[in-house]
Amino acid sequence: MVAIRLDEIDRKILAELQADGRMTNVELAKRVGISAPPCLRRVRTLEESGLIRGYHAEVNSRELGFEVQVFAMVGLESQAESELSAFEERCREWPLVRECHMLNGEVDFILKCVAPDLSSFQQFLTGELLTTPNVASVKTSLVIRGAKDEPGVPFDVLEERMSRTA
Amino acid sequence: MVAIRLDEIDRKILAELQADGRMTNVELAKRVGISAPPCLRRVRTLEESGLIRGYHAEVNSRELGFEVQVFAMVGLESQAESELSAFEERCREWPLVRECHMLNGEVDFILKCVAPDLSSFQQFLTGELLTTPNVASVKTSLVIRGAKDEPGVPFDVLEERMSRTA
DNA sequence: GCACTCACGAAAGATTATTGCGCATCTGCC
DNA sequence: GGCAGATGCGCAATAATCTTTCGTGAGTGC
Repeated sequence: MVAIRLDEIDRKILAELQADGRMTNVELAKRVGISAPPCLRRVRTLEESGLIRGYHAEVNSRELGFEVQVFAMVGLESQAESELSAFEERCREWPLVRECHMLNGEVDFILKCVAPDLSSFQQFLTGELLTTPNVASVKTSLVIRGAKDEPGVPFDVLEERMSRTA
Repeated sequence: MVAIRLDEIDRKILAELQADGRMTNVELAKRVGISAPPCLRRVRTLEESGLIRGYHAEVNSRELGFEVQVFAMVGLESQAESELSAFEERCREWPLVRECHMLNGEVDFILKCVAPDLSSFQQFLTGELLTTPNVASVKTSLVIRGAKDEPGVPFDVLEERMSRTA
């Protein structure tokens, strides 16, 4: 992973691919204002530099049978680094846990989970999460409804900052 | 949005495109075991049915200059439906707010935010979020480090359920 | 047994991806 | 000023992919 100097075209490419990751290179080139070959080279460079981590189809979880989404706040008994890593590793192994972030404040971790239904989640909660060694407390909150769910970052904020510092 | 009966090939397609959304149709067809034309037809059908909502490049927020990620728990004064919708609409307009979910329990909403640095976030917090009408309380938690961040749903869980009910 | 529906896969033409190469611009250095 | 070297663009050509068309076979209901 090498630091890369991005120009405006690169940022446009990132913004476009974040919005539509399956766009053809020809279309992308047209939108950012260069021809196809240099555009493809830039995309490859962005991928190799790690600025683009991958491409994902966004699926409709609910329609696919994952009716339930839950945030879980987890507190641990011990916050020793080895214990923190051990818990993180557990989270990586649980398919129902989609995100795990270590937080500051009273709570140690926040987990975003999905499940086919409430009983599946309860089963995971009582059978897995709560029985994990070193887990002191878990507070769960069901998602009643989703109001916004945008992946990635707001590139317009980035552009603003660039123009201000330029 | 019409309900669609999915067979195993469709689920494989969804899983593959969730993992790599930029895969060529030829490669996808090879992986799911059919030829390219019917594979493309299935993908189009999945897109039109809304099961595939879109495709996104996953970008490296930190390298792009968004060093800070914050979860904010928001409580409102009034939980009347009109007030709830009004707050959700505000969230949709704030670029730093990437996700907004309504929760059950003590807290009304959880927000996932990104920002270039702490001071940008403080500025947003004090200048926007806290001054929004009807916002009663905001508790923020900084993400110290990310341990897992997988988009979408675990298709292996889905396959398990299918085979159990079949 | 016969229409009907459905989904597959081969074939072909259109579009796109990818490579090679020449050219312009910029930079550092005489 | 003027000369390498590096960088990045775009044209052109080829390889690969996309997309449509069409014929075929399996399954279904009557």
